[in-house]
This record gives sequence, C-alpha cells and structure tokens, in this order.
Amino acid sequence: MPEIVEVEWMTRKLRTWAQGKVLTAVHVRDPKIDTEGALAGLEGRRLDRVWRRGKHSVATFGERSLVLHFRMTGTLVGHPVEARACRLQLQWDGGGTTSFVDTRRFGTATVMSTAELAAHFSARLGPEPWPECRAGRWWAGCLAGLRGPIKPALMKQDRVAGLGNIAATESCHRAGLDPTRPVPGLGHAEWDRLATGVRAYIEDTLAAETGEELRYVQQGGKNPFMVYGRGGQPCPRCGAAIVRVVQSGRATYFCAGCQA
DNA sequence: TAACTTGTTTAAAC
DNA sequence: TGTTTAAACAAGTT
Repeated sequence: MPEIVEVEWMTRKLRTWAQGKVLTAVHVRDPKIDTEGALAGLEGRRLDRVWRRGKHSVATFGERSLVLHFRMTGTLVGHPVEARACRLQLQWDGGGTTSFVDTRRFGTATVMSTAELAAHFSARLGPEPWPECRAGRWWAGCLAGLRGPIKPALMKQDRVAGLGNIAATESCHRAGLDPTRPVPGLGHAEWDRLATGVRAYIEDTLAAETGEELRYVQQGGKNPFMVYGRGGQPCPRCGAAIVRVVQSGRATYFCAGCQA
C-alpha cells in the first residue's frame, strides 16, 4: 500500500529514470485514468523536477505538472509492461519507458498548472513529517485541537501529510504508545517518543527498499512489519500477544504489553 | 460467495 | 457549529 515511504521510493526512481529528459510520447492504456484527455498535452515537454508531497508523486514540466496518486496498488516501473494492469506508459527521449501499473485501477494521474497544484495541495495537505527533523512539540502542534485517538489522528492528511494506516500503526508501536489513547491526554515525553517512532519507521522502511521493484506487504509471503497484520502473534519486543482492533473503520494492530 | 483490503469523498452522528 | 465517525466507492484477492 503506497504511503509516504513507498511514494518517496517511487519518486526517487522516476527521478533517476527521467528527470531532465523530454517526454516524447504518452500512451493511455486505460481511458479511465485520463477522462479529460489532458495527458497528451505533456508530450514534447522536458521533465524539470520530480518531487513528493504527502502520498503524491509530482513530475513538473515547466508550468504544468503530472500529479500521481497510487491509492492501493499503483506503482511505477522502469520498463514497458504489456499486462492489462498497466494503465499508462511514458516514453522519454533516449528510449526509456516508465509504466504506471495499478491492478485495482484506483490510482490517479492528473495534469495541473502550477497555480492549481499549489491550491490543490494547500487545501488538503498539512506539512511534511519527513525528512525535516520534527520534534515532539511539532507533532503536538500539528494535532492540537483533535479529540479522537492518536492513531487515526496521524492519518489526517490535512494535519500531517503522508502517513497511512500502516505507517500510523507501526509508528505507534515503535513509540510504545497505545494507538487508542486520546490526543488531548498525551504528554511531552509521549510526543517525543512519537516523533522518534515515526522517523525510525520511515527511515528503516526506506532503507529496506533496496531492489529494483517495490516490495509489497504480501508479496513473497513475508510480512516486514513489527505488528501490522500480525494479530495473535507475539510482539517482537516484549512477547505479549498482538491484538487487532478497528478504529474509524481501519484495522489497527498493537501490543497491549508494551504500548501504553 | 462474501468478506476483506486502501485513501478519499460524502453523509450522518455526536 | 464544528468535529468525528460511518458508509460508499473504486476492483481484485482470498
């Protein structure tokens, strides 16, 4: 599930593949991804910059930008893909091809002007939690005024951009924090632990992404997470059983032994 | 077969 | 009135 770490990884890949190159051809293989017919307008433009904002990957061509959102199963690969899951292909001068592969077809690819992009992001995205160093005070400020539990609060994109269900779940575990604790009840030491936990999760997970293709949770049958998807299994830190609860309709996993 | 998976939007509840 | 949660949605896997 592409969240901040996976989107950062794909953004870096796209940068190495295509930044500075001219987009010579756009092949829309799934009409649903480009109902406005705007993608063809990018042909012939040079890709100036590739950057991430929250869970979006943005390719900027002068005054127009291609904004990608991967939702559940979207991913970028650096070669042509013929399978039906390939929704979009971008061809670059020099012969390279980038494919947007998305089996469940929930992802989006939108063309925006610089002004539209700024308005779009400022209306729905809070500040970036990473790579800038964020202290506990910063987190307390971002989530100030919220009354619900901490884990769903971490997923509010208009407060802090980029954290999804897995990142929020794993960060609470690293912080030793019970995900059901109400935001107003958290103290300075707990905010500090949360700041450290989020940073550790992001950097450790990013460091584990070393191959050419992005790893997914279920692929290869290996679950790389500490608690996510491990209901009933022993906690890797303290050995107590990991429990599964539902918060705001989303699965949360945590260890009642070491998350208080 | 039906339940489960995700982020976002919209509607309803508190 | 503002904040929070539930439901609906996309489509494929289990």
